[in-house]
Amino acid sequence: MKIVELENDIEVNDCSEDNSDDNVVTVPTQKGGMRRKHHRPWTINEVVKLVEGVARYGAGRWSEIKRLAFSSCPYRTSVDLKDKWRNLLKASFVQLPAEKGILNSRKQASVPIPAAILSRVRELADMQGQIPPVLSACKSSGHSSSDRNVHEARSGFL
DNA sequence: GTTAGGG
DNA sequence: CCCTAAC
Repeated sequence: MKIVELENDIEVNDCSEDNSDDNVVTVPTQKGGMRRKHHRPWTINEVVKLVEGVARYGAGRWSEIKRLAFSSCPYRTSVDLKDKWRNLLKASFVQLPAEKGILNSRKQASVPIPAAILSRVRELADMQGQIPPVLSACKSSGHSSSDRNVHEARSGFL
């Protein structure tokens, strides 16, 4: 038997794993302007760093996160970080309560954001107060068990 | 330049 | 991702 374990390196690089090639396609719009379309698919590593940065400094401090976690990334400005964070929030609110019996065709396309990351995002959003008042009201009166997430792996920030 | 919101 | 507005 051959024990050939595939070292699925999930982007072991930091953020410089991105190709140095600039994927910029200039498409002229009808309104009067050249729209520069970049194509920079956020990888898991990027998402993790973003979440870690928010967990360390807080949501809204994209400038600091960009200076520390994304210091080697000339692109990815404050706008990009905020955009990704919003996208993560949406995914963490619709993919967390599911993940049980959805259509799983054996394999996803290169893993679209693991639930592990989404769990961190949801907890962070709860801390930073980015949870919408909706969806949280799914409790039926009569549950004295204060079941809190067990993700409290923080030494104690804030 | 950054944050925040919308397309 | 890109653009706009306000700070």
